[in-house]
Amino acid sequence: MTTTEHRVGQRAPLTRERIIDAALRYIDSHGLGELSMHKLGAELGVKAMSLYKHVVNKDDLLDGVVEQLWSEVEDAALVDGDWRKGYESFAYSLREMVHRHPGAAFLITSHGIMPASSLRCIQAHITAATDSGVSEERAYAWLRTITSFALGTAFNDVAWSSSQQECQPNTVAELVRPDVPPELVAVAEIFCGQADPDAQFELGLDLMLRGIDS
Amino acid sequence: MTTTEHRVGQRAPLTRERIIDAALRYIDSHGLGELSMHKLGAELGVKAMSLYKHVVNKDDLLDGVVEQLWSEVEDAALVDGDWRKGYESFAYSLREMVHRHPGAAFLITSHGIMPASSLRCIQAHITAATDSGVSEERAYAWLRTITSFALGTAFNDVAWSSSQQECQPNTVAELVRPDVPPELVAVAEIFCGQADPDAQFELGLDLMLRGIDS
DNA sequence: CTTGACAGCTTACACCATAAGCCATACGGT
DNA sequence: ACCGTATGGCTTATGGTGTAAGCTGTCAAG
Repeated sequence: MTTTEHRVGQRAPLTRERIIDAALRYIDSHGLGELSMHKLGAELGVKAMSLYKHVVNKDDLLDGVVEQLWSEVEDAALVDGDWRKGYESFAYSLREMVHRHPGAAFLITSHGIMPASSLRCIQAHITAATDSGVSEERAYAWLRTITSFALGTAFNDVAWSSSQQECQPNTVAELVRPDVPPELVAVAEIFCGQADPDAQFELGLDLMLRGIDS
Repeated sequence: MTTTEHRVGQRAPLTRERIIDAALRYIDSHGLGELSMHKLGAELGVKAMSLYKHVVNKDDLLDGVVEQLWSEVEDAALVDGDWRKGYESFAYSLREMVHRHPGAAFLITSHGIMPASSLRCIQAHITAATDSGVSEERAYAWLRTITSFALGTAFNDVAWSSSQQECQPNTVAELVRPDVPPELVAVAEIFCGQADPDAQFELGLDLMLRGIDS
């Protein structure tokens, strides 16, 4: 047993990291709206106020979650090789992250923070492009466009496939008010139905990348 | 004075519509997180519980806000003429709506509801396309792609230009933790800076529309 | 004048984030 | 071996939140 272990055999000591992990897990399975310091504490076998010894407040906790999300993206997106491949893999890993964390992913755009991991990730792809002779301005513009597209489509997938909380089947019927006429419900069925969103994404992304080349 | 007026000279009577309008205005100027039934009631010169005579609960209120947002989009997006123009104007009016209501717009994807106005709008554009010989499958796929792109880029603009609450100047310094190295802050400056997002949007959109034609 | 509908109010409850301060343990310096 | 100090978790308390339940006063129709 190391010297840092407290009371061997009891619960592991709290850590900022452990708290953030637990928060992300909780959001994934119960939805962002269900997360509270009390419940999160309970999840970790601890009272709510104990969390504040490791996290300045709930906002800070969510900052940590965003950081975590970005670092997952950073890990997954490869940069070596053609910068176009890099951009593409960046888009894919963003998309996969959103699908992996439907409840939490919204925080990435709504929480107004750019953690170091995100910036490192962006910087890597940008330099890959500029090293290949792309102007810095274009490198940024294209990356921004692709990022927006990737996030936009992924959020769309997620919004309709599960009502942002919980993880029920979620039929289209739950998306429309009971009084909308049936022909409009049919529109919703098709527009929001899972008509192969992956193919959809590939199509759009390919479209943009080809546009860049031309 | 009409027969529906109560106590002339006092405040106008509450209405679902008036409440929703006030809520949207409140969110626009104070941020979504600041909205509460109590404050909204105060804004209307009324106690919180009075709102529940016109709105089943807060969720229903937010549904109403989403409905309002979509109806603004519906009003602005024109459908007659070339369906491509229709798609384009749809994208533009979505974008403008998001910029007009930075705090509330998130609800459109996160609140899991498709009001009749949204479906009417979608249907109109789809039939414009299919009437011109586009297959229904492609009409939907392209509209979905463009919608995602428009929302994705607009959310991006909004996320960095004002920290989703409040309406301060918001320098990039507020987006990054104080401990990130300066060269990464520079990346944030460029990536999140307002490097003409309109041009950015036009570029991406044009890119997709041209891709559709080819 | 009575009656009923309805708009707004009051009260009440469970839950939330979090400020302030308590207590026991663990560790570093002597 | 001791002691001071830092630390991690706990308790208690405050003000804000959504909303259930029920009251009151005003209006319009009978």
